[in-house]
Amino acid sequence: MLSHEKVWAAIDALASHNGLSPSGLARRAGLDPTTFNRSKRVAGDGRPRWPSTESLAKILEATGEGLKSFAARVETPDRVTSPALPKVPFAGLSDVTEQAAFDPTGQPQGTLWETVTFPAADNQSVFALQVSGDNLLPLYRQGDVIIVAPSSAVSRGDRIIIKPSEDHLAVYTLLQRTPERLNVQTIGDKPEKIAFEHSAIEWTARIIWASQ
DNA sequence: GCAGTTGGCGACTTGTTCAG
DNA sequence: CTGAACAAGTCGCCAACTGC
Repeated sequence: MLSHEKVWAAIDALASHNGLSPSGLARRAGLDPTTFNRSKRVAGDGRPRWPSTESLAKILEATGEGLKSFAARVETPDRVTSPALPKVPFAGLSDVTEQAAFDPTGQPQGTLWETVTFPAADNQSVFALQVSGDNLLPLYRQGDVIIVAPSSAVSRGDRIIIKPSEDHLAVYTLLQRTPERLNVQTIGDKPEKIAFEHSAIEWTARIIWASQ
């Protein structure tokens, strides 16, 4: 799993790699210089505070860092004794849409999968998909990488992938879950509401992370 | 003087709850 | 189901401090 300490350590490592302090990195990304201050990484009552995905996206864009290399930093690869990073299956979204790339439970199978390191693989089964084309705009752009967890519970508002029994998989936003069906909305310029009977769904998976 | 950091505070967004 | 009220969380602004 991603941990609070690992994510903040990766931000520190990214700043250091670019010859910046955390505050300098925030400034370069157009954020407030105090955004990544150590004093703001833990709330007053001791609860860990996390950077938003928007902030992470901005510093990745500002530094030209990709998701794969940032994910590698999460495990502080500079450490000599660092253990081997967990790897997750990686493929193009269009490839897995058109080919038989999953088993009936939504786990990757077949030969088209490569691997990338991603720390969230510590305790759960996940895979990575690279977006191609612009049919998922404005949410996801070409080249974005999404991390998907087939075993993760889904709830209202989640971005999810649905593999219908009789159709190709696709990305949706979950609107409502009832005992009979999943009500979802397509992603794109003209969102449409669709209902899937549970019996017509082979598997679902939740998008837990995206590099944008 | 400048850059970096800390801590307080408020604005803003998002999620949750609940009444109608 | 909808909308209002509330809670939670993140970020930006600010003043003060430290080190070079």
